[in-house]
Amino acid sequence: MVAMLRIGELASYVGVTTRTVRFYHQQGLLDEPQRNTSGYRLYDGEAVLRLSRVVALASAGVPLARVHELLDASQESLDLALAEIDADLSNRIERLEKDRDRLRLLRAGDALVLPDVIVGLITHLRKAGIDPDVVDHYRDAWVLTYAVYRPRLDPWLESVGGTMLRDPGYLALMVRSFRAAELEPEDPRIQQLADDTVEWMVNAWDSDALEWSFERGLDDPAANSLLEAQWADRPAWVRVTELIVQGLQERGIEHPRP
Amino acid sequence: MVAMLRIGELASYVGVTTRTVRFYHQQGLLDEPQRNTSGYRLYDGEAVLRLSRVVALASAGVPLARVHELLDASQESLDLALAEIDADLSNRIERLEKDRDRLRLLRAGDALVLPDVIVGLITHLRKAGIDPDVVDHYRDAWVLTYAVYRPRLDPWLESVGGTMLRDPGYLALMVRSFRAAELEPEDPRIQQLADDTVEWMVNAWDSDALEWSFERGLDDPAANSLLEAQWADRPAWVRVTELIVQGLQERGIEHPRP
DNA sequence: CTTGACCTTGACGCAACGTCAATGTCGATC
DNA sequence: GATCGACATTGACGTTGCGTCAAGGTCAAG
Repeated sequence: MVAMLRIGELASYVGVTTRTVRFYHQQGLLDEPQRNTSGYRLYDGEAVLRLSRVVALASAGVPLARVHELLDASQESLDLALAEIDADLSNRIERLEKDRDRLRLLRAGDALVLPDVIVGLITHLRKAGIDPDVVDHYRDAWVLTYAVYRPRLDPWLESVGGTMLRDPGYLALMVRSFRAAELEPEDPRIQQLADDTVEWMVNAWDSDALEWSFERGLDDPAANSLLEAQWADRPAWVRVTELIVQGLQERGIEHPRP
Repeated sequence: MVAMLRIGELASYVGVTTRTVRFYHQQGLLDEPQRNTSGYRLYDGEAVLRLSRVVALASAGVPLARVHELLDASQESLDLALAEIDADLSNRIERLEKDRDRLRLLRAGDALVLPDVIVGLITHLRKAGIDPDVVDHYRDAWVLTYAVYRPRLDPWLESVGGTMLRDPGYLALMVRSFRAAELEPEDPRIQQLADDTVEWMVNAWDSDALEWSFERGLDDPAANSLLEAQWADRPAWVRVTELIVQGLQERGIEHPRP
């Protein structure tokens, strides 16, 4: 034979390491070629083609076992499989693009696990200057709640949550509630907040949407107790809740959630 | 505590397996949470957030060791690293798209390792109806030649190869040469082919481009012997080569390559 | 005749889990 | 209250696709 390639030349030409070539021999993906008198492997053009086919498939993420099948199978089944692999590559590209989006969210922080509506609310609270630690704590409570009650919360968030968050009155009340955390329970602003909250609730109560939300979404005792545990260590919040319940009862309403 | 997640709930919520979560504990990526009286792990919202951050990074291909560093490092270095990872993801997307292109080439067959010019020539031969096995053999010879002499061949192929392949006369001669493989050495068409080839060469000889090609490209003895080994088993080809060399000598030209 | 760059086989190492084994728990149903 | 199926526990070995020594042999060049 005239000019044959040694393993290092073959490997570097196709763009892999000699270890890879030997491994492919061991796996039966490449036939063992001739040897020269001192045992060196000597490759011809066919080997280059075979190897570059193997590498093309392997670098596309096809498991070597399947590469084996494919290259030794018929042309049609290869064509079929190639179409499939092509589709799989497109899938993986899409997934990588999603990963990229998620990483950009990771920079933003909260959005990894929470629905847009809640992220919007939390963002609003942050922008309003609420103590970041408090907002983080509130967010964690939502994360857990959402993890547990997602199926029940999703429809509610889609239909009602969005409209509540677009209601400036509701947002203002939320901000005032969070600020109240730093007040004394006896502060007159606590009473004012409670009164305004009751006002807002009574108005909102009329709408079918809010009715629905109390029936189907927030009326879940487990979800409520979970979120309430959040308030328990802030005396001013406990006081607000009491005053609200009291105010509602004075108007003949029984529901306990602000 | 109110509602806590067990490991299976946590895992399915974030979209991984319980094995993965336990593995992350073992690697120190996640703190071991509280246990209930029977030893079950119980997770809170913070754990959900931490895990989903780990998963976001890991699924983006960040090695777990780096995930560890990143999440326990400062916000700035995280931001920096995220930008880097983002860029890396874009790279990987590009590479996958290239893999996809290469797979589509794999269907076409030859184009994996050969330059466009040669692929064009081979395609032309196939279309002209030359015996597929012969063309395959010819292609293999080119693969090996190209693997060995690529640096010397590339400039030649770029400058001269293209124009030769756009010359219908050259292409026609190539096709006739290949068909000659099946003829007897004494067939008069052999003599005719040799004469026409000499004619074409003498004409082409005038151009600087072909001069250059003989000086720099095809005049390599190793490359020539390699390609010639190709012809040796076809008596008609051997005869054609003899006749061409003879014809050239009659015109006072010494070069031996058709 | 010595370098230094190749080649040989063999064996262990690595990430990131999957998978099995052997056992304990929990909530629901008979 | 016995049982059943779905969950949980730790531990250990298996998998994929090579990388990376180790302990040599080969070969062209200086």
